[in-house]
Amino acid sequence: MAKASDRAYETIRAMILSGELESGDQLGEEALAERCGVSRTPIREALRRLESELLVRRTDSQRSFVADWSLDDVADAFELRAMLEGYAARRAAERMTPEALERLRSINARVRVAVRATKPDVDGFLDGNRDFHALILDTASSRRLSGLLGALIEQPVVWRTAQHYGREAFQRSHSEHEDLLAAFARRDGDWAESVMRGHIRRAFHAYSDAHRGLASLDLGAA
Amino acid sequence: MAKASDRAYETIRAMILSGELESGDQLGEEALAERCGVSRTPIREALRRLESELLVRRTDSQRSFVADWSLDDVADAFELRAMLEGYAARRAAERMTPEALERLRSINARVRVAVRATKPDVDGFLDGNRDFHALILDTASSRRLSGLLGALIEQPVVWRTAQHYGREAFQRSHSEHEDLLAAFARRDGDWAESVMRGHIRRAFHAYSDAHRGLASLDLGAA
DNA sequence: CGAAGATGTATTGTATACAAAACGGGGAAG
DNA sequence: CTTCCCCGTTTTGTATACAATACATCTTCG
Repeated sequence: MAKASDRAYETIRAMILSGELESGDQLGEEALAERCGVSRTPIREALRRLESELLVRRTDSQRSFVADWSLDDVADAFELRAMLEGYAARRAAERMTPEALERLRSINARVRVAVRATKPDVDGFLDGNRDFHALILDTASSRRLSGLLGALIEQPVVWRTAQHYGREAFQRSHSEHEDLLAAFARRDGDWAESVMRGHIRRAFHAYSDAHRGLASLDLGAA
Repeated sequence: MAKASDRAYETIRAMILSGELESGDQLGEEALAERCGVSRTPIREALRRLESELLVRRTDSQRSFVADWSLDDVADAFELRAMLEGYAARRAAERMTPEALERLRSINARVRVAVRATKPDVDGFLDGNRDFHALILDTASSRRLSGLLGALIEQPVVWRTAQHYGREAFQRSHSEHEDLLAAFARRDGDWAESVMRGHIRRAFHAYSDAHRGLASLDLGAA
């Protein structure tokens, strides 16, 4: 059975990603311990871990809160992702095997179906997208790189707004994955890095547009 | 007074950086607790922190060891540093203030003295170098970037071999800092990023050369 | 002689109790 | 009315005890 601290970590993380805990909410150890059914000891460990992943912020006086992200923060995170995942794509291209390439193709075929449906299958897209990027990172085989990127991918604020992407954003993303596959097939690191950087940067613009749209909706509702 | 867990963190970190604890040494919580004069609780916290900074490695069965770095690992870390510090230099150039620029110049003047002495002042060089890079990172003002780079800078294996750099390596490093100052003065982000990348990559080559030298010395002694 | 299994020992995981520090509210002084 | 301080409450930090797990050694069997 998994350790209690691991379960606590997963539980709290899920509560943050799902939005059950909102940005700025205080994370009292006692309260979390009760919710997770464990003592404070494993909770403390889970909080330190989430803090190192930037999902949790601690004040000077050691109190923990759900991290809040300004648009600048998000832009910053995406730019870092663009560089690091660009590097990952380069390494992956240099280390690409026929098996990994085949798996990437099959993942992307799944995404194609999700994207081309009359009503785009958002969850299907997100799952395929995650698998695609994860396999690239895995093929890059740098534990250090994986560690750094782990802190940046799957930020709640990011993928929750993907729900509001337009159809063309999904389709563009899919076709950029096809470009990556071509670069991988030729084992062309320069090309793969360049495509991946553009891919991530355009993803930020899609996020940014969707976010602006949401913000004006909020204003309209207020 | 600082927290016991902070003191434990500093103590263990110093023991690793100084070489008192060597690569591969096991870090038993009980033993460390005794050495630091605290209980296991703050030690556990310190170990998690050091682990997230990659100074400590944990096995599948949760035992902690001083991390060991293969040459590939070091190359990997330097390449990541090259990209991230390149980005830091770009942001710093865009955000440069007259005050920060002046401080960078004065730091580099100190380094010049250390480097040009008849017998190069290695500690003086390392201190100045660290301050120089730290101030750039600070000027870049991205907490996320600082967090990621924190895990990569000041790795023991790196700066301990700086002791064996040749005089020309020190001087080249110093003159590259001058180039960076010029880029900062013009607020030229592209230039600063490019110079910084080359700077870090050449630092790796200097490390790599010194390391090869040491390896043959070891072989000669055996 | 080698390999698989059992057992004692070392090490980590968790719960709990208490100590220390930070926050918040209410009251007194200006 | 505002500001500062005091004190009760809340929250975090540390020590300790015990439970669970992993490791190493020795034994036993093939």
